[in-house]
Amino acid sequence: MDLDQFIAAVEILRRPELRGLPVVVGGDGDPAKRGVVATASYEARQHGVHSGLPMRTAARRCPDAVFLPSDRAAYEAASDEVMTALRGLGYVTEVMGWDEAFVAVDADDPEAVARQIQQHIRAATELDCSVGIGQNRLQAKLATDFGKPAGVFRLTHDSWFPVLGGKPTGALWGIGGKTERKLSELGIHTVAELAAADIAVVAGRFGPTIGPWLVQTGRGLGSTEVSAEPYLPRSRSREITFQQNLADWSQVREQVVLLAGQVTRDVEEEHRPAIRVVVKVRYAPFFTSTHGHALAEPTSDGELIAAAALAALGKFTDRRPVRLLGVRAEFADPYEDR
DNA sequence: TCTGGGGTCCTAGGACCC
DNA sequence: TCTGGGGTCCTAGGACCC
Repeated sequence: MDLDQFIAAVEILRRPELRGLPVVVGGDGDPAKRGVVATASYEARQHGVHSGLPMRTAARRCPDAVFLPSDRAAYEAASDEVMTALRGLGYVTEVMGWDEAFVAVDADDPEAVARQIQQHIRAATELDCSVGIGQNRLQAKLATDFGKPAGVFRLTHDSWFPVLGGKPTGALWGIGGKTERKLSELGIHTVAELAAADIAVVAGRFGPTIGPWLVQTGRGLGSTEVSAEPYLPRSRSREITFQQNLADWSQVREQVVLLAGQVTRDVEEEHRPAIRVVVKVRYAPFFTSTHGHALAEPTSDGELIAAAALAALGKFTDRRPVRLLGVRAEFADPYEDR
């Protein structure tokens, strides 16, 4: 299940006069500032505006669009409503972020179940979604894209190659631009070519885990497991891109302490202690580097987390102007004892 | 077109140990 | 005189996703 233009749809719900207009949500809503598009409505997409596009560029491509600030709390609340409704249908449900979930259903007529899901979510929240049906997670996930907007699409082992065989490898879930380019260097351009590739050759280039996984993915094979287990995060982080680069290192230290304070509140919410703190610095030329500091013992104490963040920051020797700072707290692996 | 924020998982290299 | 092979842990970076 994948909600259609989720963030834009939530904004349109609370401002119905926006329906049918190009709407762009991102940053603090000011397209003159640093920031990127979180979601664009379908009308804005027709002008070439899409997620990840700099807001400035979006304004140039679609000057008549309505620009809105990103309102995390509103999207979290709307997402909770959707997922609660979805779980109410009684299927095993695994939530994947704000706007997606896997639902495990073994049915003779999966399209009927898909339509049931759509109607149920629409009745509960007024939001539209697409439902992809597959014989595993990979197929179902890719099928949602073919169902958009508000539709249903089914992929199977039999239709995998007719539908996807000729598409570039980057169309697959888990293969991005970098991997697509590396595969091209091996002479592998399409999904069908990836499926037929020599696993040893691909493993030689991508390693013993990712190599075989890539070929399996090209074949449309993957996990069928859907877990309703409550999710335990591995880390919590906060980061900020400054409107003006920070040139003064004492200001950098100040900001790291502030971020550490926010992260501490997030850690306390988890009721699990942090074991490590990592600081991220993106310098003005858009080069990013990270350094970490292990905590002496697991803790949720703000003073100790801030001190660890400063210790991690101390490992940076480059004093170029800073564009972004981030602080991340890591938890112990929740499944280590299993 | 000057490129957010919040995450996850895998890999490679160095330290260290036997 | 400088050297094997196996294993684990930690750290930083890379890639991807929503």
